[in-house]
Amino acid sequence: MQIEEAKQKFVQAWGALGSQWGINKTMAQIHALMMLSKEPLSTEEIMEELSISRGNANMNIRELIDWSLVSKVFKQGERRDYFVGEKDVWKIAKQVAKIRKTRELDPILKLLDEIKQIDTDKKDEESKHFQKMVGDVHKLALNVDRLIEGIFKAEESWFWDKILKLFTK
Amino acid sequence: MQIEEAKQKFVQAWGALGSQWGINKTMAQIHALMMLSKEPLSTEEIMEELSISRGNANMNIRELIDWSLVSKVFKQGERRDYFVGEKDVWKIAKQVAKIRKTRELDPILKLLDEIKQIDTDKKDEESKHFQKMVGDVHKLALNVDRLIEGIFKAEESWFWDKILKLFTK
DNA sequence: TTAAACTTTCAAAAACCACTGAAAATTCAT
DNA sequence: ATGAATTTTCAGTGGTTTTTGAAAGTTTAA
Repeated sequence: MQIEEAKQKFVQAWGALGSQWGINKTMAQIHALMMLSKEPLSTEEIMEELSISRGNANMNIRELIDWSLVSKVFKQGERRDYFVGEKDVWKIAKQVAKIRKTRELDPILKLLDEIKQIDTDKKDEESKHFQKMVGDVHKLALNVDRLIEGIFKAEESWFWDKILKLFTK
Repeated sequence: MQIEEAKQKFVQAWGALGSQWGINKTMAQIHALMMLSKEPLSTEEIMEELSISRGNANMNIRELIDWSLVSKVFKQGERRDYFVGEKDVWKIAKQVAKIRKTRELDPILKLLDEIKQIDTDKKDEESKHFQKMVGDVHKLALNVDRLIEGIFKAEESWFWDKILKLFTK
């Protein structure tokens, strides 16, 4: 396998992974390209490499900027915009976790909290079971929330070191 | 808020959560209904509660059975099939993690391994950078893999206890 | 064996989502 | 100011996924 082929595979794989994780395929592919390129890339180059339209490239680059995974850079004497992607894989993972937590986990936690308030004095079987299930889900969601919060603050090597030891000890 | 309203909200929320996580909305909603019901449910009851067609109900119930989140039960003297959903939230989470790991993480790990073999002797900057990025992603993916494997074996309270202590100590 | 009860299948329709491409808006150099 | 270069927008198109509903298939009781 040659390097160009390997790059293609990486970009494809990143796109597939992205779409399984709620990230637009093209957005993930653009990000993959940028991870692999030390040099900033222009919209033209991205359109070219992925064979996509200008509109598509533009929209997804902006979305990546919104996610703070890509930033604009200005090239000396050049008029067009160039972009660089975040290359620290740990930072990328944390950033994705942060955004998805805000968009998905936080609202669920809020809702579960609300639902728990309801109907708390009912003593019939149905209500008790409902309370138990909501409570169980809420507990798990809270723990996941704390885990993610912990990850945000953690340094990568420390975190994996501790986790691995947890399971071997 | 009355209990019926609360149930509706829970089912809706579960559906939304599911679709953000690559699980069909209806499939997630059916599972939510089953978590909340102590009694087994029939296809008819599910169609009714969610206002969906028979075909849709049938397909998604079977998918849930494939995921081992729901099982068929036979009701004494009843002809039609009834179904019960897994209610242990930790087991549910582990089961979803297991299936998604097999479908998504494992193939990615395999591919990254393959890609790493390529082009290893090249000494130019581009190749070196490519090798580094692929290696970094691979390392993270391996660690996530080990974490998930650890979770499979862990008992819930033990796991969260250890994790929480990790971050507070 | 028959027929009613029930389940499964699947082609077509509907709903959903991403992409294109060209026009409008913006930026920059002269 | 003017126009060339570049970016942004968005209505329309096209592709994918989900859902429907009715027909085919299966099971059970009599």
